Amino acid sequence: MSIRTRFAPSPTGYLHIGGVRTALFNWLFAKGRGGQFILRIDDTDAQRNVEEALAPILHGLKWVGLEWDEGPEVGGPCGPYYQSQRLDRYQAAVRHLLECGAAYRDFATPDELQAEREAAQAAGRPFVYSRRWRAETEADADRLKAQGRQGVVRLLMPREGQFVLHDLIRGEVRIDWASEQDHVIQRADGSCLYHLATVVDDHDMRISHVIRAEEHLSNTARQVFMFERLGYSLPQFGHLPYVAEPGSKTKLSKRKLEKYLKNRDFAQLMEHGQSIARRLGLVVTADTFNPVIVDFYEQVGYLPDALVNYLLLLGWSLDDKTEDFTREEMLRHFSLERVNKAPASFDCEKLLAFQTRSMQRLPLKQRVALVVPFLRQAGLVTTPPPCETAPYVSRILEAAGDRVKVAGDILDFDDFFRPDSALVFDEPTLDKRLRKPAGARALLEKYRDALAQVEPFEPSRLESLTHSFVEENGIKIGDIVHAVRVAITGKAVGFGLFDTLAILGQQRSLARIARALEITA
RNA sequence: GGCCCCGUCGUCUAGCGGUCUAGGACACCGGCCUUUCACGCCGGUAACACGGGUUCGAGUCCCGUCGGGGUCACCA
Repeated sequence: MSIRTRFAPSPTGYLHIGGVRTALFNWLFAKGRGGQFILRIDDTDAQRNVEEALAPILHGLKWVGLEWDEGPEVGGPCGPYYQSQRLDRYQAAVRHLLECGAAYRDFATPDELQAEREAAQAAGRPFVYSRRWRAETEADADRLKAQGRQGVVRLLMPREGQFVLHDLIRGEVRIDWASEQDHVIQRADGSCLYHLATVVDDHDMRISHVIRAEEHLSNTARQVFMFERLGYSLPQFGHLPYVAEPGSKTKLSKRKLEKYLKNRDFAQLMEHGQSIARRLGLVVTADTFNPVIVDFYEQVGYLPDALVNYLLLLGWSLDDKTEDFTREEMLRHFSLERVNKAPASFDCEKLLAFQTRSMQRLPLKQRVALVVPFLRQAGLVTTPPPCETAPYVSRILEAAGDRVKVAGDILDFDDFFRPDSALVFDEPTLDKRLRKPAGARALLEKYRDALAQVEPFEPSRLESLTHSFVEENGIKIGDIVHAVRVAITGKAVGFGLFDTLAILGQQRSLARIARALEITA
């Protein structure tokens, strides 16, 4: 029998980082074993704009390269893949459950239920529904309906005994049937609830392995109960530990951004992202720009492979040393047996380390292609880019080395893309390197004159020129280098000065020095 | 609170009874390199939650305690 896994998000409008990891593990497990990965939409809640709320999720999955074999957009033999379109299947299942005595019609009102709950709590015992408004016969039902009551369908859960779940990740888990309430599976209006829908769909879609987050572990009893009473064969279950908050073991949540910002690394990540977003002119809100959401990383310029590699190691490992995996290697090595049981907290510093490495490994040409859209978005390069853009950016990227960790970091080197006359100077640095030190300006003038003679204008020539300049004038190299840097880039830090000069070229370098001298005069 | 799950450096983890005076990675600290920054190189600090067993021998098995988390909806 073929291995089939699924990822079943509900259309919430964003793709959670923990969700991607769940999807990744499902995808790896199925695709690494010649199986299928199915995407199903849990929209039993039937909200209005499913398509709109779904788009970011589909987009995010595609961005990280988790393509689905069956599901929205691609279809498949077990469709439809939207739960909102499968109501007839659920209703048939409810009928079956009712007929075989595994479910019953219940006419309790929410208030009555609440009263029972409170009474139980007051008495200090766990709440167990009395089944007082259960209709055992049609006559019962008619009588209760005549009182104006609305009927729902509940599962008739066993109140004794237990079952053993052979969880692929957690091993044997014993669960008392009675630990589950008589869960509602169908509302008075005929609509069905998630747990019923999942069971029916997992069966209809021939899901062989249900790999999902740990929070579903305690729901498994009622689902197993339905599988059995519906006469379906049971899939295998594997419950993943969830992705936890930075520096804690609590489940990572999109809504706790404020709290996470107190974590130094997380705050740094956010600040890094925001500074890029600002220069990109993006309108950011906590809803769209949040490191808990996958979209954040795309906007800032992370490589999807780096994110995936990091996420893979969050709860899974191959051995005691291997950290870098290509997609093929992941597929070959991934196994549920090596998934950890304890939650793993999200560490953005480590993610950045993976990102930095991925970026360095990326061929220069691809790095250029990655970075140009950011320059365009920031208005530093016209659309479409002139044909000399690629070689120019390529030289900058080469000289920048790993200073460009995420694509958006290219914006740190905006000075290369601004006209000489529009260069913005960092005032404190101007003071420190040009205005304050005695003779700094005169030295710079002298250096400029020497620069005007250099031919060809290349890093090695510039370097030897500088060294002899330093010697002739009896100064230290730092005395001239910093002044030149701020003059031609406007900044205190940047990459190698000779590379910078060469990239800018003789004319522009001289023009910038002239302007800096003018400004500081 | 009931039920369930989990517990090795700050973080991610290796460890499936002896080779563990516990290994790797990220972070951190110190040094080197150096025209700044980044990188790189060298070195360092740092963990088996606790208590009982079992065993010749326990990070590894069992029990308890403590701690952390999840879940208890006509949400998914």
